Amino acid sequence: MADSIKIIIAEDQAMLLGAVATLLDLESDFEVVAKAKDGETALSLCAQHHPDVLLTDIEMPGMSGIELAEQLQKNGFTAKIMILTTFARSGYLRRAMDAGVRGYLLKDAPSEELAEAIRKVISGRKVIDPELVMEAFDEADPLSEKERKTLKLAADGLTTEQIADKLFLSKGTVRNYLSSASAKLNAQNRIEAARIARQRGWL
Amino acid sequence: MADSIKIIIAEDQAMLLGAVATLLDLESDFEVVAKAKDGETALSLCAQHHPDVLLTDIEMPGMSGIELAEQLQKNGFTAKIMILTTFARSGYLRRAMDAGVRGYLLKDAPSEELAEAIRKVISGRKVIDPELVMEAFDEADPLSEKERKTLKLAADGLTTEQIADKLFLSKGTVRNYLSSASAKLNAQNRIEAARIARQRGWL
DNA sequence: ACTTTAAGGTGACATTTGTCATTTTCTGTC
DNA sequence: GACAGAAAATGACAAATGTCACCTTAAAGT
Repeated sequence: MADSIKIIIAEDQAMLLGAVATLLDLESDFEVVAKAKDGETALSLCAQHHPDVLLTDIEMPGMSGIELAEQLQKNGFTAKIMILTTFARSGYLRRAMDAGVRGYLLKDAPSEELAEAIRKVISGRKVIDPELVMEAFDEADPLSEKERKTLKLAADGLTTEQIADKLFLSKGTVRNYLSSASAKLNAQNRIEAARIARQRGWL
Repeated sequence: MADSIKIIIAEDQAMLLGAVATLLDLESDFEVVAKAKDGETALSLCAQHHPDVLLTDIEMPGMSGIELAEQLQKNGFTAKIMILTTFARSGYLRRAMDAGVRGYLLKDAPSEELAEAIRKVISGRKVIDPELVMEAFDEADPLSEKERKTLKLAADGLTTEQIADKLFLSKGTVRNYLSSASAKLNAQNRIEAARIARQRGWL
Protein backbone atom coordinates (compact mmCIF):
# COMPACT_ATOMS: atom_id res chain seq x y z
CA MET A 1 0.00 0.00 0.00
CA ALA A 2 1.48 3.28 -1.08
CA ASP A 3 0.30 5.68 1.60
CA SER A 4 -0.11 3.34 4.54
CA ILE A 5 1.27 4.39 7.91
CA LYS A 6 4.62 2.75 8.52
CA ILE A 7 5.17 1.54 12.06
CA ILE A 8 8.12 0.17 13.98
CA ILE A 9 7.53 -1.54 17.31
CA ALA A 10 10.10 -1.95 20.09
CA GLU A 11 9.17 -4.28 22.95
CA ASP A 12 11.29 -6.84 24.77
CA GLN A 13 8.50 -9.26 25.60
CA ALA A 14 8.29 -11.36 22.48
CA MET A 15 4.70 -12.50 22.95
CA LEU A 16 3.38 -8.98 23.28
CA LEU A 17 5.59 -7.72 20.47
CA GLY A 18 4.30 -10.35 18.08
CA ALA A 19 0.69 -10.06 19.13
CA VAL A 20 0.59 -6.29 18.90
CA ALA A 21 2.33 -6.36 15.52
CA THR A 22 -0.28 -8.77 14.21
CA LEU A 23 -3.03 -6.65 15.67
CA LEU A 24 -1.81 -3.49 13.95
CA ASP A 25 -1.09 -5.21 10.69
CA LEU A 26 -4.75 -6.15 10.50
CA GLU A 27 -5.61 -2.47 10.12
CA SER A 28 -5.63 -1.75 6.42
CA ASP A 29 -4.03 1.66 6.77
CA PHE A 30 -1.15 0.41 8.94
CA GLU A 31 1.98 -1.45 8.02
CA VAL A 32 4.38 -2.80 10.60
CA VAL A 33 7.69 -2.50 8.80
CA ALA A 34 9.96 -3.77 11.57
CA LYS A 35 10.03 -5.20 15.08
CA ALA A 36 12.80 -4.70 17.66
CA LYS A 37 13.39 -6.32 20.99
CA ASP A 38 15.65 -3.58 22.37
CA GLY A 39 16.42 0.10 21.96
CA GLU A 40 19.60 -0.20 19.93
CA THR A 41 17.96 -2.39 17.32
CA ALA A 42 15.02 -0.02 17.12
CA LEU A 43 17.33 2.94 16.55
CA SER A 44 19.08 1.36 13.59
CA LEU A 45 15.80 0.10 12.16
CA CYS A 46 14.45 3.64 12.30
CA ALA A 47 17.45 4.90 10.33
CA GLN A 48 16.79 2.20 7.77
CA HIS A 49 13.02 2.43 7.35
CA HIS A 50 12.10 5.99 8.37
CA PRO A 51 8.77 4.95 9.86
CA ASP A 52 5.86 7.31 10.51
CA VAL A 53 5.40 5.95 14.00
CA LEU A 54 7.66 4.31 16.54
CA LEU A 55 5.79 2.48 19.26
CA THR A 56 8.12 1.57 22.11
CA ASP A 57 8.17 0.05 25.58
CA ILE A 58 10.23 1.83 28.25
CA GLU A 59 11.92 -0.90 30.25
CA MET A 60 14.07 -2.87 27.86
CA PRO A 61 17.53 -4.38 28.14
CA GLY A 62 20.20 -1.86 27.17
CA MET A 63 18.75 1.37 25.83
CA SER A 64 15.40 2.27 27.37
CA GLY A 65 12.49 3.59 25.36
CA ILE A 66 13.02 7.05 26.80
CA GLU A 67 16.67 7.13 25.85
CA LEU A 68 15.64 5.92 22.43
CA ALA A 69 13.22 8.80 22.10
CA GLU A 70 15.89 11.26 23.19
CA GLN A 71 18.31 9.90 20.60
CA LEU A 72 15.77 10.09 17.80
CA GLN A 73 14.87 13.63 18.69
CA LYS A 74 18.52 14.69 18.82
CA ASN A 75 19.16 13.16 15.42
CA GLY A 76 16.25 14.99 13.87
CA PHE A 77 14.03 12.03 13.05
CA THR A 78 10.49 12.93 12.12
CA ALA A 79 8.89 9.70 13.34
CA LYS A 80 6.15 10.28 15.87
CA ILE A 81 7.14 8.44 19.02
CA MET A 82 4.62 6.67 21.21
CA ILE A 83 5.30 4.94 24.51
CA LEU A 84 3.50 1.74 25.50
CA THR A 85 4.45 0.72 29.00
CA THR A 86 3.25 -1.12 32.07
CA PHE A 87 3.06 1.30 34.95
CA ALA A 88 1.77 4.79 35.37
CA ARG A 89 4.77 6.70 36.60
CA SER A 90 4.72 10.44 36.64
CA GLY A 91 8.51 10.60 36.52
CA TYR A 92 8.66 8.81 33.19
CA LEU A 93 5.96 10.92 31.64
CA ARG A 94 7.87 14.14 32.18
CA ARG A 95 11.06 12.78 30.63
CA ALA A 96 9.08 11.34 27.75
CA MET A 97 7.39 14.65 27.03
CA ASP A 98 10.74 16.43 27.12
CA ALA A 99 11.95 13.95 24.53
CA GLY A 100 9.13 14.90 22.20
CA VAL A 101 7.00 11.82 22.74
CA ARG A 102 3.51 12.24 21.27
CA GLY A 103 1.65 9.39 22.89
CA TYR A 104 1.91 7.63 26.22
CA LEU A 105 -0.27 4.54 26.63
CA LEU A 106 -0.53 1.85 29.27
CA LYS A 107 -0.50 -1.87 28.68
CA ASP A 108 -3.51 -1.96 30.95
CA ALA A 109 -5.52 -0.15 28.31
CA PRO A 110 -7.76 -2.26 26.05
CA SER A 111 -6.09 -3.28 22.81
CA GLU A 112 -8.91 -1.80 20.78
CA GLU A 113 -7.75 1.69 21.71
CA LEU A 114 -4.28 1.26 20.32
CA ALA A 115 -5.02 1.70 16.64
CA GLU A 116 -7.22 4.69 17.36
CA ALA A 117 -4.50 6.29 19.46
CA ILE A 118 -2.00 5.88 16.66
CA ARG A 119 -4.35 7.57 14.19
CA LYS A 120 -4.82 10.46 16.59
CA VAL A 121 -1.09 10.93 16.91
CA ILE A 122 -0.63 10.77 13.15
CA SER A 123 -3.23 13.48 12.77
CA GLY A 124 -1.14 15.70 15.01
CA ARG A 125 -2.81 15.28 18.34
CA LYS A 126 -1.21 14.01 21.54
CA VAL A 127 -2.56 11.00 23.36
CA ILE A 128 -1.95 10.46 27.05
CA ASP A 129 -3.61 7.69 29.01
CA PRO A 130 -6.10 9.27 31.44
CA GLU A 131 -4.54 7.28 34.27
CA LEU A 132 -1.28 9.09 33.58
CA VAL A 133 -2.80 12.53 33.48
CA MET A 134 -3.94 11.98 37.04
CA GLU A 135 -0.54 10.79 38.15
CA ALA A 136 1.15 13.75 36.56
CA PHE A 137 -0.57 16.06 38.97
CA ASP A 138 0.50 14.36 42.11
CA GLU A 139 3.62 14.90 44.09
CA ALA A 140 7.02 15.09 42.48
CA ASP A 141 9.94 12.93 43.50
CA PRO A 142 11.13 14.35 46.83
CA LEU A 143 14.32 12.30 47.02
CA SER A 144 17.77 13.73 46.53
CA GLU A 145 20.26 11.90 44.34
CA LYS A 146 22.11 10.57 47.37
CA GLU A 147 18.95 9.43 49.07
CA ARG A 148 17.93 7.57 45.96
CA LYS A 149 21.29 5.88 45.59
CA THR A 150 21.52 4.76 49.19
CA LEU A 151 17.95 3.57 49.14
CA LYS A 152 18.48 1.57 45.98
CA LEU A 153 21.42 -0.26 47.50
CA ALA A 154 19.62 -0.75 50.79
CA ALA A 155 16.76 -2.33 48.88
CA ASP A 156 19.16 -4.97 47.64
CA GLY A 157 19.94 -5.93 51.20
CA LEU A 158 23.29 -4.20 51.56
CA THR A 159 24.17 -3.10 55.07
CA THR A 160 24.86 0.49 55.99
CA GLU A 161 28.57 -0.24 55.94
CA GLN A 162 28.53 -1.83 52.49
CA ILE A 163 26.60 1.10 51.09
CA ALA A 164 29.07 3.51 52.68
CA ASP A 165 31.99 1.67 51.08
CA LYS A 166 30.35 1.62 47.71
CA LEU A 167 29.50 5.32 47.66
CA PHE A 168 32.65 6.50 49.46
CA LEU A 169 30.71 7.95 52.35
CA SER A 170 30.85 7.35 56.07
CA LYS A 171 28.42 4.98 57.77
CA GLY A 172 26.86 7.88 59.63
CA THR A 173 26.16 9.82 56.47
CA VAL A 174 24.53 6.85 54.86
CA ARG A 175 22.27 6.43 57.85
CA ASN A 176 21.41 10.09 57.70
CA TYR A 177 20.39 9.80 54.07
CA LEU A 178 18.33 6.72 54.68
CA SER A 179 16.72 8.36 57.65
CA SER A 180 15.73 11.46 55.75
CA ALA A 181 14.48 9.36 52.86
CA SER A 182 12.26 7.44 55.26
CA ALA A 183 11.01 10.67 56.76
CA LYS A 184 10.14 12.13 53.37
CA LEU A 185 8.23 9.02 52.38
CA ASN A 186 6.56 8.53 55.74
CA ALA A 187 8.11 5.11 56.05
CA GLN A 188 9.01 3.45 59.29
CA ASN A 189 12.25 1.96 58.02
CA ARG A 190 14.47 1.62 54.97
CA ILE A 191 12.56 -1.39 53.71
CA GLU A 192 9.24 0.38 53.57
CA ALA A 193 10.89 3.48 52.17
CA ALA A 194 12.34 1.47 49.30
CA ARG A 195 9.03 -0.19 48.61
CA ILE A 196 7.18 3.11 48.49
CA ALA A 197 9.78 4.77 46.32
CA ARG A 198 9.76 1.88 43.91
CA GLN A 199 5.97 1.87 43.66
CA ARG A 200 5.97 5.52 42.72
CA GLY A 201 8.69 5.08 40.14
CA TRP A 202 11.29 7.07 42.03
CA LEU A 203 13.79 4.32 42.39
CA MET B 1 -17.68 -23.23 13.16
CA ALA B 2 -18.96 -26.46 14.59
CA ASP B 3 -15.78 -28.23 15.63
CA SER B 4 -13.48 -25.31 16.27
CA ILE B 5 -11.38 -25.29 19.42
CA LYS B 6 -13.02 -23.12 22.05
CA ILE B 7 -10.60 -21.01 24.06
CA ILE B 8 -10.90 -18.81 27.12
CA ILE B 9 -8.10 -16.42 27.99
CA ALA B 10 -7.35 -15.00 31.44
CA GLU B 11 -4.82 -12.20 31.62
CA ASP B 12 -4.89 -9.01 33.66
CA GLN B 13 -2.93 -6.85 31.25
CA ALA B 14 -5.62 -5.65 28.89
CA MET B 15 -3.34 -4.91 25.96
CA LEU B 16 -1.84 -8.38 25.93
CA LEU B 17 -5.22 -9.98 26.54
CA GLY B 18 -6.77 -8.24 23.58
CA ALA B 19 -3.81 -8.73 21.28
CA VAL B 20 -3.44 -12.43 22.02
CA ALA B 21 -7.16 -12.97 21.61
CA THR B 22 -7.06 -11.31 18.21
CA LEU B 23 -4.03 -13.36 17.28
CA LEU B 24 -5.71 -16.66 18.15
CA ASP B 25 -9.00 -15.71 16.57
CA LEU B 26 -7.16 -15.35 13.28
CA GLU B 27 -6.53 -19.10 13.30
CA SER B 28 -9.42 -20.70 11.50
CA ASP B 29 -9.62 -23.67 13.85
CA PHE B 30 -9.68 -21.56 17.01
CA GLU B 31 -12.44 -19.57 18.60
CA VAL B 32 -11.88 -17.31 21.57
CA VAL B 33 -15.20 -17.58 23.36
CA ALA B 34 -14.41 -15.38 26.35
CA LYS B 35 -11.80 -13.14 27.92
CA ALA B 36 -11.23 -12.61 31.64
CA LYS B 37 -9.07 -10.14 33.49
CA ASP B 38 -8.91 -12.13 36.72
CA GLY B 39 -9.21 -15.67 38.07
CA GLU B 40 -12.72 -15.43 39.48
CA THR B 41 -14.16 -14.20 36.22
CA ALA B 42 -12.33 -16.93 34.33
CA LEU B 43 -13.74 -19.59 36.64
CA SER B 44 -17.34 -18.57 36.09
CA LEU B 45 -16.79 -18.16 32.36
CA CYS B 46 -15.46 -21.71 32.23
CA ALA B 47 -18.59 -23.00 33.93
CA GLN B 48 -20.64 -21.12 31.36
CA HIS B 49 -18.79 -21.96 28.15
CA HIS B 50 -17.00 -25.26 28.84
CA PRO B 51 -13.99 -24.33 26.67
CA ASP B 52 -11.52 -26.82 25.27
CA VAL B 53 -8.59 -24.72 26.40
CA LEU B 54 -8.04 -22.21 29.15
CA LEU B 55 -5.00 -20.03 28.61
CA THR B 56 -4.15 -18.15 31.78
CA ASP B 57 -1.56 -15.83 33.29
CA ILE B 58 -0.35 -16.59 36.82
CA GLU B 59 -0.05 -13.25 38.57
CA MET B 60 -3.48 -11.65 38.55
CA PRO B 61 -5.43 -9.66 41.12
CA GLY B 62 -7.40 -11.95 43.39
CA MET B 63 -7.24 -15.57 42.34
CA SER B 64 -3.96 -16.51 40.67
CA GLY B 65 -3.77 -18.67 37.58
CA ILE B 66 -2.46 -21.57 39.65
CA GLU B 67 -5.33 -21.38 42.10
CA LEU B 68 -7.65 -21.20 39.15
CA ALA B 69 -6.15 -24.39 37.73
CA GLU B 70 -6.50 -26.11 41.10
CA GLN B 71 -10.14 -25.11 41.33
CA LEU B 72 -10.94 -26.32 37.85
CA GLN B 73 -9.25 -29.65 38.49
CA LYS B 74 -11.10 -30.12 41.77
CA ASN B 75 -14.42 -29.40 40.10
CA GLY B 76 -13.77 -31.93 37.36
CA PHE B 77 -13.54 -29.61 34.41
CA THR B 78 -12.13 -31.19 31.26
CA ALA B 79 -10.66 -28.03 29.80
CA LYS B 80 -6.96 -28.31 29.09
CA ILE B 81 -5.21 -25.64 31.08
CA MET B 82 -2.23 -23.73 29.77
CA ILE B 83 -0.16 -21.16 31.64
CA LEU B 84 1.25 -18.09 29.90
CA THR B 85 3.42 -16.12 32.27
CA THR B 86 6.36 -13.76 32.49
CA PHE B 87 9.09 -15.37 34.49
CA ALA B 88 10.63 -18.80 34.56
CA ARG B 89 10.12 -19.93 38.12
CA SER B 90 10.65 -23.51 39.09
CA GLY B 91 8.37 -23.19 42.10
CA TYR B 92 5.41 -22.24 39.96
CA LEU B 93 5.96 -25.04 37.49
CA ARG B 94 5.70 -27.74 40.14
CA ARG B 95 2.47 -26.38 41.54
CA ALA B 96 1.09 -25.97 38.04
CA MET B 97 1.90 -29.57 37.14
CA ASP B 98 0.28 -30.80 40.34
CA ALA B 99 -2.82 -28.88 39.30
CA GLY B 100 -2.96 -30.77 36.02
CA VAL B 101 -1.69 -27.97 33.81
CA ARG B 102 -0.81 -29.22 30.31
CA GLY B 103 1.19 -26.33 28.96
CA TYR B 104 3.51 -23.78 30.47
CA LEU B 105 4.70 -21.00 28.15
CA LEU B 106 6.64 -17.81 28.67
CA LYS B 107 5.67 -14.37 27.46
CA ASP B 108 9.23 -14.13 26.20
CA ALA B 109 8.49 -16.78 23.62
CA PRO B 110 7.66 -15.63 20.08
CA SER B 111 3.94 -15.23 19.47
CA GLU B 112 4.11 -17.53 16.47
CA GLU B 113 4.64 -20.50 18.76
CA LEU B 114 1.47 -19.96 20.73
CA ALA B 115 -1.02 -21.41 18.28
CA GLU B 116 1.20 -24.40 17.64
CA ALA B 117 1.56 -25.05 21.37
CA ILE B 118 -2.20 -25.01 21.79
CA ARG B 119 -2.65 -27.55 19.01
CA LYS B 120 -0.07 -29.81 20.63
CA VAL B 121 -1.88 -29.66 23.94
CA ILE B 122 -5.21 -30.37 22.27
CA SER B 123 -3.68 -33.43 20.65
CA GLY B 124 -2.79 -34.72 24.09
CA ARG B 125 0.83 -33.69 24.42
CA LYS B 126 2.32 -31.48 27.08
CA VAL B 127 4.19 -28.33 26.22
CA ILE B 128 6.77 -26.83 28.52
CA ASP B 129 8.95 -23.91 27.53
CA PRO B 130 12.55 -25.16 27.24
CA GLU B 131 13.67 -22.35 29.53
CA LEU B 132 11.46 -23.81 32.22
CA VAL B 133 12.69 -27.34 31.85
CA MET B 134 16.14 -26.10 32.80
CA GLU B 135 14.87 -24.22 35.81
CA ALA B 136 12.96 -27.22 37.03
CA PHE B 137 16.16 -29.03 37.76
CA ASP B 138 17.59 -26.50 40.10
CA GLU B 139 17.10 -26.25 43.82
CA ALA B 140 13.69 -26.54 45.39
CA ASP B 141 12.13 -23.97 47.67
CA PRO B 142 13.78 -24.43 51.07
CA LEU B 143 11.45 -22.11 52.95
CA SER B 144 8.77 -23.28 55.34
CA GLU B 145 5.31 -21.77 55.18
CA LYS B 146 5.97 -19.61 58.21
CA GLU B 147 9.29 -18.42 56.91
CA ARG B 148 7.66 -17.43 53.67
CA LYS B 149 4.85 -15.56 55.37
CA THR B 150 7.07 -13.63 57.71
CA LEU B 151 9.46 -12.82 54.91
CA LYS B 152 6.68 -11.58 52.71
CA LEU B 153 5.47 -9.17 55.36
CA ALA B 154 9.01 -8.10 56.22
CA ALA B 155 9.54 -7.27 52.57
CA ASP B 156 6.70 -4.78 52.79
CA GLY B 157 8.55 -2.96 55.54
CA LEU B 158 6.58 -4.22 58.52
CA THR B 159 8.51 -4.39 61.78
CA THR B 160 9.02 -7.61 63.72
CA GLU B 161 6.27 -6.58 66.09
CA GLN B 162 3.75 -5.83 63.35
CA ILE B 163 4.44 -9.17 61.73
CA ALA B 164 4.02 -10.92 65.07
CA ASP B 165 0.65 -9.24 65.60
CA LYS B 166 -0.54 -10.11 62.14
CA LEU B 167 0.39 -13.79 62.37
CA PHE B 168 -0.48 -14.25 66.05
CA LEU B 169 3.07 -15.18 66.96
CA SER B 170 5.50 -13.76 69.47
CA LYS B 171 8.16 -11.29 68.42
CA GLY B 172 10.85 -13.81 69.26
CA THR B 173 9.37 -16.47 67.04
CA VAL B 174 9.11 -14.09 64.13
CA ARG B 175 12.73 -13.20 64.53
CA ASN B 176 13.63 -16.86 64.66
CA TYR B 177 11.80 -17.49 61.40
CA LEU B 178 13.38 -14.56 59.68
CA SER B 179 16.76 -15.57 60.96
CA SER B 180 16.45 -19.12 59.69
CA ALA B 181 15.12 -17.88 56.36
CA SER B 182 18.16 -15.65 56.01
CA ALA B 183 20.42 -18.57 56.88
CA LYS B 184 18.82 -20.84 54.32
CA LEU B 185 19.16 -18.24 51.60
CA ASN B 186 22.65 -17.13 52.60
CA ALA B 187 21.41 -13.64 53.10
CA GLN B 188 22.87 -11.20 55.55
CA ASN B 189 19.55 -9.73 56.61
CA ARG B 190 15.81 -9.90 56.02
CA ILE B 191 15.98 -7.45 53.14
CA GLU B 192 18.42 -9.50 51.14
CA ALA B 193 16.57 -12.69 52.04
CA ALA B 194 13.35 -11.28 50.66
CA ARG B 195 15.03 -10.13 47.49
CA ILE B 196 16.60 -13.53 46.87
CA ALA B 197 13.39 -15.41 47.61
CA ARG B 198 11.43 -13.17 45.30
CA GLN B 199 13.92 -13.57 42.48
CA ARG B 200 13.63 -17.33 42.67
CA GLY B 201 9.85 -17.26 42.78
CA TRP B 202 9.55 -18.49 46.32
CA LEU B 203 7.79 -15.50 47.65
C1' DA C 1 2.78 -45.30 78.44
C1' DC C 2 7.01 -43.68 76.33
C1' DT C 3 9.75 -41.63 73.09
C1' DT C 4 10.23 -38.57 68.98
C1' DT C 5 9.39 -34.65 66.50
C1' DA C 6 7.86 -30.20 65.14
C1' DA C 7 5.97 -25.69 66.19
C1' DG C 8 6.27 -22.06 68.98
C1' DG C 9 8.33 -19.42 72.72
C1' DT C 10 11.93 -17.27 75.99
C1' DG C 11 15.97 -14.85 77.37
C1' DA C 12 20.32 -13.06 76.65
C1' DC C 13 23.65 -10.81 73.99
C1' DA C 14 26.00 -8.43 70.11
C1' DT C 15 25.18 -5.80 66.19
C1' DT C 16 22.68 -2.83 63.20
C1' DT C 17 19.53 0.68 62.44
C1' DG C 18 17.01 5.10 63.19
C1' DT C 19 17.12 9.74 64.99
C1' DC C 20 18.87 14.11 66.00
C1' DA C 21 21.75 17.80 67.44
C1' DT C 22 26.05 19.51 66.39
C1' DT C 23 30.42 20.08 63.81
C1' DT C 24 33.46 19.93 60.01
C1' DT C 25 34.56 20.38 55.21
C1' DC C 26 33.88 22.01 50.79
C1' DT C 27 32.09 25.60 47.30
C1' DG C 28 30.95 29.46 45.16
C1' DT C 29 30.45 34.36 45.53
C1' DC C 30 30.89 39.08 46.93
C1' DG D 1 39.86 36.73 52.55
C1' DA D 2 35.11 36.47 54.57
C1' DC D 3 30.76 34.50 54.44
C1' DA D 4 26.57 31.73 53.38
C1' DG D 5 24.91 27.24 52.06
C1' DA D 6 25.32 22.72 50.95
C1' DA D 7 27.37 18.19 51.63
C1' DA D 8 29.37 15.10 54.62
C1' DA D 9 30.74 13.55 59.16
C1' DT D 10 30.44 12.82 64.16
C1' DG D 11 28.68 11.34 68.62
C1' DA D 12 25.29 9.77 71.47
C1' DC D 13 21.23 7.37 72.46
C1' DA D 14 17.07 4.43 71.89
C1' DA D 15 15.12 0.95 69.32
C1' DA D 16 15.07 -2.86 66.16
C1' DT D 17 17.34 -6.78 64.37
C1' DG D 18 20.10 -11.15 64.14
C1' DT D 19 21.75 -15.18 66.50
C1' DC D 20 21.72 -18.94 69.48
C1' DA D 21 21.02 -22.02 73.19
C1' DC D 22 17.39 -23.77 75.61
C1' DC D 23 12.36 -24.46 77.25
C1' DT D 24 7.29 -25.81 76.60
C1' DT D 25 3.58 -27.94 74.53
C1' DA D 26 1.12 -30.77 71.70
C1' DA D 27 0.67 -34.06 68.33
C1' DA D 28 2.19 -38.53 66.11
C1' DG D 29 4.57 -43.07 66.36
C1' DT D 30 5.87 -47.19 68.31
